[in-house]
Amino acid sequence: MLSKKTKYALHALTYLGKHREEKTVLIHDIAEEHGISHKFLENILLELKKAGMLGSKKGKGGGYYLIKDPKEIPLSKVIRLLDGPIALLPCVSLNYYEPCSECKDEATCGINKVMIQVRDETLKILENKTLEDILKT
Amino acid sequence: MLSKKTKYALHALTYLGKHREEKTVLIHDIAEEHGISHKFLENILLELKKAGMLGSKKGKGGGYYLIKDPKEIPLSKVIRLLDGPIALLPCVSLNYYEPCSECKDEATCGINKVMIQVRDETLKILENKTLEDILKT
DNA sequence: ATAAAGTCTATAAAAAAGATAGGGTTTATA
DNA sequence: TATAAACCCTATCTTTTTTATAGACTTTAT
Repeated sequence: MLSKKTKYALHALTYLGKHREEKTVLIHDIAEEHGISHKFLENILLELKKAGMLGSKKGKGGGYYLIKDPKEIPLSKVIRLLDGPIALLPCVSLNYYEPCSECKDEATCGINKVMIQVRDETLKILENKTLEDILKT
Repeated sequence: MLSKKTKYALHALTYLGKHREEKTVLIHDIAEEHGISHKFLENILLELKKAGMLGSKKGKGGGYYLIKDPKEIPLSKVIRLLDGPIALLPCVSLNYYEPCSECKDEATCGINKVMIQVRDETLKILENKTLEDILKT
């Protein structure tokens, strides 16, 4: 399951996507709309900004705005950023690889082999579903 | 990512699958093979047994054994048992449904709609990969 | 100047995961 | 029939992760 961080990020991105004609959107408005903590959301938006999905304007009259086309924001990117690996095991993660301690030999481990296949197929899904898909429904 | 519980369960099932000619296998042997806690594994094997994947024999000379054909044990079943939902959000879980508090109206929520699609496609993968796939590699 | 709004870092609280403990029950076998 | 081996069951403790909060700082419009 996705963490609340990722879930909130998706809601925030959706909100920003729906308000693209406005110059900026306040954290406060997004938080209120979904009944989530302003301060918690603040950290999340900051991460999305650092990852290049959002822009911001400081000071009075400031706020956040999308700086990417929604179809350029795949779910895989949001999930990886806030939740970490998409792979089911560390030993098959492309972005967060770590060996599995209980596995004697990765090269001959059947679990490893199958999880690589699962990862590749899962990635196909999550790289193809984008913010645009969320916005257009 | 899978929890250690699920990971250990997969290792145990694999071990049992590889020792099907033997009548029973000791918890101890599985735990030692993978360097994991005997007592922790004990609880996991018990759950797998209650779920109908394993049989056991008590008393001296006892142990565990597979009571299903490996191709009848899909990853989805193991994951759901030890880790819970496969869906990315509670509001789209088939087996563990719960509404999302930050979502005003599920019926019109784009995130919900997309996550249903992701769930269905993920399920196709995890229902089709079975213990047999792990054993045969 | 002032107030509004994002930036940043640290810490606290809550929940979940991982691990351990120990007594109970069953069964083969000497 | 006593004993040791092995699974059964439940409770509790520890650690890690997640979620949430706090507060000081910086920037900017008016």
